[in-house]
Amino acid sequence: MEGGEAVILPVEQLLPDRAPLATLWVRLAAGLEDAVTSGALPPGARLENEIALSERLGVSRPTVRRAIQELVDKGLLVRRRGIGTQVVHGSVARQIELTSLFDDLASAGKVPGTRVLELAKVPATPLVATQLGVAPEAEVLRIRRLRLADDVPLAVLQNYLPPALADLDEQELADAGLYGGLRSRGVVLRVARQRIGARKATNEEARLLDLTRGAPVLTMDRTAYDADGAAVEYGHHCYRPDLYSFEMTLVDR
Amino acid sequence: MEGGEAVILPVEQLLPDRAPLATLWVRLAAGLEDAVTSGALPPGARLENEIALSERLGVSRPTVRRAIQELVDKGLLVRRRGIGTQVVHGSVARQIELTSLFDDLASAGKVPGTRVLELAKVPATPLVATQLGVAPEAEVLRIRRLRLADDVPLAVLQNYLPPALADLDEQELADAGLYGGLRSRGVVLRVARQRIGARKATNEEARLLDLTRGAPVLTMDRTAYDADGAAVEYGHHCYRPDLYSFEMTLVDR
DNA sequence: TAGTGGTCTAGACCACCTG
DNA sequence: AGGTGGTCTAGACCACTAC
Repeated sequence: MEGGEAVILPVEQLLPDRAPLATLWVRLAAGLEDAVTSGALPPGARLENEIALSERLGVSRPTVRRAIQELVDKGLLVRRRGIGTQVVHGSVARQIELTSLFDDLASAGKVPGTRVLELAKVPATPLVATQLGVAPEAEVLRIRRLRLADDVPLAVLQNYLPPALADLDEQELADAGLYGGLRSRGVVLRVARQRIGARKATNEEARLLDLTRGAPVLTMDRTAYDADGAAVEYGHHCYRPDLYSFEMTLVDR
Repeated sequence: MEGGEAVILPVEQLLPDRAPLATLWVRLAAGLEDAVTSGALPPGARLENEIALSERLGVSRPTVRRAIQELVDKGLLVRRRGIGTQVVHGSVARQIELTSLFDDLASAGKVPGTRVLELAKVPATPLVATQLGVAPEAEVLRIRRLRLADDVPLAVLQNYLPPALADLDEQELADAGLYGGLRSRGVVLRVARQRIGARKATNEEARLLDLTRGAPVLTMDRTAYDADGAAVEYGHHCYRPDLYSFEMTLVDR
C-alpha cells in the first residue's frame, strides 16, 4: 500500500478553538476527525509520527496518543508499529455515512416525531421488577410511545421507570424526551445493557406500525443504570425492520 | 449507597502470573476482573484509590488507570471523582452472565457444530462487489454454512471472500474456521462494520433452520477489513431469533 | 479540608517493520 | 540501522465530593 510522505496540517486546524472548555485530547481528536471527514486527510494518507506531532502541537505524546486512539476506536485511523498511522483506506470511512440508516432518519430531511400512547403507573410485572431491581408489584411508570419519521411509523417504544422517578409528566416527556427528563432530575446514566433480537409483531404492534399480522419486527431491550448502579430505566422497543437497523463499528485492539 | 472501607486484595491476586507475556495493565485488569466475578470484590465494594494501589503493586498510576478503565469499559466498575472506584452495584455484574445467550451457546454444555453447505467460486453480485471493493463479476469465494448448537440449527452463515483469498479449502474451513483460515494466511483483521436487522426467512432458510415459512429471522451483515483497509470478508448471516440475540454493554464516557 | 479521580507532562525503553 | 508505535514510569496540577 504505501502512505508516502506524511500529511502536515496546520496546528490551528488540528487543535480547533471551537470548544475551548474541552480537554486537550478531545480537541485534538475533533481536529483530526474533521480533517479526515473533510478530506484534508484523504483515505490512505499517513499522519506525522506521534513524537513529531506532539512537538509541533506543543502537547505531550500521551495526549497525542489518546486523541489518535479515539479515532482508531471509531474506525477512522489505523496504527501499525514500525509503519505509522494512516487514514483507513478506501471505502470504510465513506461507507459509514452512505449506509447510515440510523442517521438518515435523525437528519437527512426526515422529520422525527413522537406520539405518546400511554403514561400510567402500573404494578411491575416480574420481568420489569427484576430489571429495575424493585419489589414485584411495585408501582412503576409505564410509557408507551410511537416514534415516527416523516409521519411514517417507525417504532413502538415501551419504557418503565422505577417508583422514585415515576412522577415524570407528559409535558416533560414532550419537551425533553425521556432521557432529557431523567437528566433534568439529576439522573446520570453510566452503564446500559442491551439486547437486540427479532420476533413476530403482536397484533397491536402490527396495527401501530402499519404492518401485516405476524410480520417480523426488530427488538431492542435495554436496562440503564446510574452511577450508583441503580436501575434507572428499562425499555422494550420494537422497530419496523424495513426502516430501521442497528449499525456499529468493531475495532480490533 | 456507601462503599465503606476499601477492599484490600493481595498483590499476587491482582497481578496473576498466569500470562507472564501479557502487558502489565492486561494482567492487572485480568486480576481485577477475576476478583469481581469470583466475588472477592462483591457488588458495591470500593477499591483502593489509584495511588495507593499503584504504590502497593509497584506499578505506575497510569498503568493502574488503564487496567481500571478496561473494566469500566466492560461495565464491571464505576469511577467517580471525589468518591472512588466501585464494583457496579447489584444486578449488573451478575446479569451479564445470566442473560448471556451468546456465551451459553459457546460453552454451558452446548455442543457447537458447523455444516458446510457450499464452497464455490461465483461471480460477485453488485452488492458483494461493492462490499469487497472488487470489480463486478469478479470471481469470489462463496461459503455457506449452517451453525448448530446441540444439533439444533441456529444460523445460516453466508460469507464472501475476495479473489486473493478464494483458495480457502473445505479442510481448512473445518479445521480452523473462517477467521482461523484467514489468520493462517497472514490476514489481520482490524476494523469491521456491521449491521443488525430483521426480515422474513426465505423458504430455504426456513427449511434449514426448521422454521415455518415467513417466520422472522435476525440478520447480521458484516464487512471486515485488514490493516490496509482492504475488505477481507463480507458476510450475511441469519439467525433463529428464539435461539440467538446480540448483547452489548454501553458505557458513558 | 482532605481525599478522590481526571488530565497532562517529559522522558525512558522496547518490539516491530522497512530499507 | 533507523524509524515507528507500544508500554511504562514519576511526577504535577486540577475538579469534584465529602465532611
